[in-house]
Amino acid sequence: MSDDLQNVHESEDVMISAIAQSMTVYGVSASVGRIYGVLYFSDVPLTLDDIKDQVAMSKASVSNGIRELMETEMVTKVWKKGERKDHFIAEKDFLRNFLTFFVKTLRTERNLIHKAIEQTEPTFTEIAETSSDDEAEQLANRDLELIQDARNYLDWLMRLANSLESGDIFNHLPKQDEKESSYDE
Amino acid sequence: MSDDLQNVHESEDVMISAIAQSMTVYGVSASVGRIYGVLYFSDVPLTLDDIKDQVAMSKASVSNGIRELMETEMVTKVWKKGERKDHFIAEKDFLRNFLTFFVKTLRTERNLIHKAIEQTEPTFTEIAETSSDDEAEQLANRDLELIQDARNYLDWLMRLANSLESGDIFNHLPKQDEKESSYDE
DNA sequence: TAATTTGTTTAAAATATATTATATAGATTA
DNA sequence: TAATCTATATAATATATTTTAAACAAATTA
Repeated sequence: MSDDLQNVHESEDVMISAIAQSMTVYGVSASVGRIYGVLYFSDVPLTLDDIKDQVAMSKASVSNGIRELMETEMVTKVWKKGERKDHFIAEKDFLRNFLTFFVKTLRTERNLIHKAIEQTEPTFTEIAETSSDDEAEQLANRDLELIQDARNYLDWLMRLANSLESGDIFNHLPKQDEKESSYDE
Repeated sequence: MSDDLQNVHESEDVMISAIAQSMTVYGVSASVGRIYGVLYFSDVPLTLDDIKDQVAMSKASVSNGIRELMETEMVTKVWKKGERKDHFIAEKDFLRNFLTFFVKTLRTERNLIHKAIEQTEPTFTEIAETSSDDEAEQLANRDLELIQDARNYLDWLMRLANSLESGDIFNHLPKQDEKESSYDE
């Protein structure tokens, strides 16, 4: 291998490390991030064994990592006819990866808190309205206010998620330097 | 303690659990999230010992957890005159917590990748322009394109961060004080 | 001054997570 | 059919994180 080619690959490794580390905020480990990074810089679809060799992990770990990456749609399986092994490619659009992951995260947070509200609000309401215990009544009323604040927050969060998902956000924050102006999936 | 008061506290605990779990996406452990939850439902500032009793953790753990929460501005230290112990209160504005944390996360991701780009781009450029190795030259050119894509992504991310931080986002997604939220999945 | 209180650091223990070698299941080939 | 190949599940191991008890330092009190 020529020095130049070697140097290109070394620089790619630097980029892969940075990508892998930054992907930890997407809830995947750095080694799973490295799998993504290797696919990102590959111009051909890779098999589990190809990846295994490049990231120096066991095939089982690569298999698990790939599954994680497919769940968040950062990696896709592609078929190559005449080949028995699965092949994988990275979704190279960082923005799309970010939006997919982030919208999912927002919805998860919303559902968690929303569920707790559904579960607790009736209690607070009843005690606020009917309790003979003054302290309990006051506290229940305070908690109903907190819940209403939380509701407003979740509502805003969902409008943010919807705007990100629909692409409406780009009316507020346009993508620049792009050939195509609209974000579609 | 009356039954009603007891029930209010039990419902608060349900809310605290949900909040604690949802805070894991903010990079804090569920137990640190519980510390926040306890402070969230307290109408008076609490000391480390107060919190320790309520969450059943060691004082050292609470101390560490509080520091974490203060770093992301979700908890603030307040002084009570005549008292030697530190007292802490929760920032109750979820939206504010979200924005603070999220903007910081976006900037961290940007800095990580930006740094790697700064470090590697000169190599790619030089090889793309001067290499006698055809394969290396082609690869370097491809990588320069990937880097440009990454740059555009980071640029958009920073505009999003700025919009969230300045509050400009609320021109696009106004906060509203609706009493009923109609988001369903 | 010594004794006490408060918060933090440290090192060890407990817990959780990630990784691997091996076993298994399903598909394909001969 | 058996033999082979591929991906995944499982159980054991290795690694990383969290938590704690105990030591420590700084401030306060007596």
